Amino acid sequence: MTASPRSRAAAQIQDAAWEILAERGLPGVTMEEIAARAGVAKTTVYRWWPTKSAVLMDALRERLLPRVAFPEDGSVRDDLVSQIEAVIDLFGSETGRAYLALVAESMHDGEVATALRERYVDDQRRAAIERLEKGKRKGEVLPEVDLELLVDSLYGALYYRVLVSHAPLDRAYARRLVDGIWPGEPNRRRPAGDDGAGPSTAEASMI
Amino acid sequence: MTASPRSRAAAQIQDAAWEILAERGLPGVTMEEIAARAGVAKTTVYRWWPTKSAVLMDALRERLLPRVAFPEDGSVRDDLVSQIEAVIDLFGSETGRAYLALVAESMHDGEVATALRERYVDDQRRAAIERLEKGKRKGEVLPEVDLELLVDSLYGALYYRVLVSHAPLDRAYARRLVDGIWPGEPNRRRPAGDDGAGPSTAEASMI
DNA sequence: AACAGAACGCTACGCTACGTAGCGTTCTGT
DNA sequence: ACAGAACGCTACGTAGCGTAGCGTTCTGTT
Repeated sequence: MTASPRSRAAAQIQDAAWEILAERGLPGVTMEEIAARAGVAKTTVYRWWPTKSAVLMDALRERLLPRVAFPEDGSVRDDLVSQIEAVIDLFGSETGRAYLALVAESMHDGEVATALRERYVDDQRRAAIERLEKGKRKGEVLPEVDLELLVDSLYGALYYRVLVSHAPLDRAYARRLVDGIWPGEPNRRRPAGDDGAGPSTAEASMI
Repeated sequence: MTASPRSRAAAQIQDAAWEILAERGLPGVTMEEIAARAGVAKTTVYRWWPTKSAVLMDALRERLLPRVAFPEDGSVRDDLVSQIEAVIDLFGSETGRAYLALVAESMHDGEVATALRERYVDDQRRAAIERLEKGKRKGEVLPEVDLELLVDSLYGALYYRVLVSHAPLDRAYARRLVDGIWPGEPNRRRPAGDDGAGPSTAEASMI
């Protein structure tokens, strides 16, 4: 998974792998196809990456990270909603499908699992938790809330929908989700008119 | 995925596939290996199942369902905790690894995805939601709670830990999880001594 | 007991993808 | 100009796929 990106062929190889993934999914990505599409000898691909997953992991890097940066624009609640919207958008995109394909692959490949965690998952978790802790200091989040757990639940729900239940997942779900299990400040009430058909009331969404 | 289980060789084939999965993981399962291990011609395997996933799906059937039945012993909260404990136990078991391997496979195979949903996921969701609705009728759950969302969050957190963050997942997490985002009845308080270092207080865990 | 049809075993394909070896050619920096 | 890295090309051997052809055994009728 630790590849050396400095090579003239590297970019072509990653682009080729990325294209094939978009067209035919992960099973359609083969080292032979990558080489052919990149106009490169198979040995050149193997020179830099041991597996197709490693190629894709590197190809994912620049494409994924900019999409899920954590905002610090407004209240914790609003920032959380917009970040989760970004994740939902991502999951619906080509890049997101690639990422999720690698998540699936990580079940059988410890290298992939480790790389995903070190490059994306851990950072995202950390950012989310830091944002929530800042919210705690500002009094927007009750101090006794278990932030690890909250993050598990929020993002777990997204992954669950995409990977397991295959229920539809649109941007509206972000607000429904956050308002549903939101650990807001005590006696918090949302302004009138901010309710988008979410079934939970302000009081009921309190942790 | 729609196999015909009536055949003398069927049981041996499923057992063989199951053994191989336990020993070498899903990538190690091949139609050739299944046939060899079962002491059966390769054509016989193909006669009944089109893919290795289909074989495993059927092999999973009797092994999985009995493990995650939904209890109706006590309060909703307690039943939820013990059912989630059962799921956590499952995820740590051989059967659970097999199930999760198929979940991962379902990313790339729509047949597997549909079969999993129809056989397991939808039923489990339905059982959980029915149990929670019963709780609503008894006043154990606030009527405005979004049950779909709650189930997404609870079970999503489990899948998230196992598939994505690879954080440790033990039985204690079940109570931590339920008490953390638990939509209990209004002004509910847990009895003293029931607190196992969970960071959330009774008030704070209210939705 | 005879018979038909299903189920099974066996062999042998052609195909794709894997991962590597060997060796000659081109590029790059100093 | 020269060395070393990077690359291209061909050619392997291996594994697994999915199918075809054909003969053998099992099973349940009548």
